[in-house]
Amino acid sequence: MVRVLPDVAALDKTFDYVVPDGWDGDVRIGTVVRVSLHGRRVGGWVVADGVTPPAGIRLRPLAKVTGWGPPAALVDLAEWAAWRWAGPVRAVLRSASPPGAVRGLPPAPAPPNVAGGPPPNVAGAPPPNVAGAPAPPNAAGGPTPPNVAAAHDGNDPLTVDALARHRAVVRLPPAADPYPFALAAARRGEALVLTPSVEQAVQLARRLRGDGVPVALAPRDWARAAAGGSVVVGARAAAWSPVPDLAAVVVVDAHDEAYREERSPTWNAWEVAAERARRAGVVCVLLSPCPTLEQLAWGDLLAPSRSTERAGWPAVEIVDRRRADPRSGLYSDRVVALIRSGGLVACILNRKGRARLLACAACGELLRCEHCDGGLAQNDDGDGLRCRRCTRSRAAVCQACGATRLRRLRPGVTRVREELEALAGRPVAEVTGDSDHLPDAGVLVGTEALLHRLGAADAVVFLDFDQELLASRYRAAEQALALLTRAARLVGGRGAGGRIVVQTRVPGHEVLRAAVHADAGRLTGPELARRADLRLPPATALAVVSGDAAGFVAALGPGVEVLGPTDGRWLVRAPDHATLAAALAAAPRTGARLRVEVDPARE
DNA sequence: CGGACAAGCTGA
DNA sequence: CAGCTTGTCCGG
Repeated sequence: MVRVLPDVAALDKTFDYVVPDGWDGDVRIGTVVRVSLHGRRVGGWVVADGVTPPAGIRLRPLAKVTGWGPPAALVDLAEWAAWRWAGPVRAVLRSASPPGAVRGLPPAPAPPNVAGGPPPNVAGAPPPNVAGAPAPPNAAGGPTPPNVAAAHDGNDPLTVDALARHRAVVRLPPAADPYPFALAAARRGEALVLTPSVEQAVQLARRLRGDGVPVALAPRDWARAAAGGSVVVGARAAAWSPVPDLAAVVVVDAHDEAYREERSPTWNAWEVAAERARRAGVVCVLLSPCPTLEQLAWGDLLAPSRSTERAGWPAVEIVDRRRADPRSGLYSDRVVALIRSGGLVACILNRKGRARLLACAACGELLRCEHCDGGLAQNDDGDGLRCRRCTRSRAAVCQACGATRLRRLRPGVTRVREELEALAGRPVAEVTGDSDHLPDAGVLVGTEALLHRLGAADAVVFLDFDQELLASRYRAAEQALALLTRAARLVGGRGAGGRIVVQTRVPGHEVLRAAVHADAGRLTGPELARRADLRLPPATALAVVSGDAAGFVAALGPGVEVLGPTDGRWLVRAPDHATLAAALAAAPRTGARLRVEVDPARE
């Protein structure tokens, strides 16, 4: 008899079934099955076997074995994650299950470490072809760009040191190649290597295969991973990939927000992978130019030498705009000179459209919506105005004096492109998240999505960095530094000659000091103090609870603090995650709509 | 979730 | 009171 968790929304409950004769070999914990439940057939997972069902219930037999599912250890881990992030186990088990039915596993390849790798913890023969083939993780393949700092091989002291620990956080500068860590982990056996994006995983998998490592690319090669003998490489959900004999975990760019699952439960792949490594008793190495405070609290920080870290960052130039002539708008002399000088320049402004806020040029009144009083933005075609709150449109006329000449207080990317083109004297193209090809222009303007689209640039300009530095999200400072590291990837290390230019009215901000000095550690102390002072993570644990059923939080406590509701959202604060999870376990299990976001992305 | 069943509403 | 909607309950 087995216990089954049905894959049915709003039903976080298990039911017991009889395993029909002769099915025993195909049914184990994690197996994906179909069962009849209340007159219909639904999918689900076996979550326990050899169970004693409650008395007085006539058990039904399993209806069907769909195929392989997550191994028992991952079912257990899924239950932990569902508790830790206060969401349904079902959602986590979906992430841990193969994309389609897996009827059988392929034969396992020869163990990945037969290719002459050293035994664990011992620096042995140098691995083949490591230092010769570095590529940045975001390169679209092909030959090595010249602007990448020379990679250390898998026997670099930093790599050896990291792999010899239980929990290592390696502050790898932006231009450094993470590959040697992946290869060194692969030489230990079945390693799990996570990257923020699928493309990076594909790249890394290709390079590992080139070095003779058997690789399963998640989620496509789920069955191959489950068969064992392969290194598993993938993006966020690969944290749930089967790895039968886990030997090591490496998380590339562990600070990246892409590791956070957006749907509830909002698990984070680095934390899942780290817990997995802990349970398996193997090393977990987080790589990041800018580790988060949570990560620094979790593991041992290993930083390269000052000279190595400096070499892995480009020059970062701060343009102090505190005394700038307001008529110069977003364009300092420095930026104008740079865009005229040639080369590929990427200008970043995190504001879409033509203008996000307008004032009357005649009377100075802010343009507001007549219906809801919200601020008005200019439509992309330049004609009408649109309310940012209620999305109603109206003509571009001042509601106070009737004048039609308007001043743009917060120009957006579309308008900035026109202005930059006039200043640059050469074509300037706007790149948005949804334009599917990169325009062929020397100067590109876009939101930060441009940094994701572009492989390389000679310079990256942040036209208004203060909105990143001063954003109200509590992680704003870390996110701003992450933005600078992404820009650094495009322009390469110090030796490559590229640069980052940052326009700001807060030139002394720790984020900027950290980037200028190529030392993310300069942000850590002040930021940690700020978070502790405001009782924000990692000093506390937070969750945002919303939806029709969210009212239950009002009765929570003691031990947790409940704020709100504002806009139908409650903020729940606890001294630590165990307390938070225990409190949120009181959430109604079924029925009305409820969203629980532990470690909220915004706030 | 979605089916079953009960209680409530409506119109002839 | 049939026929339909709405609400509540429950699943092995």
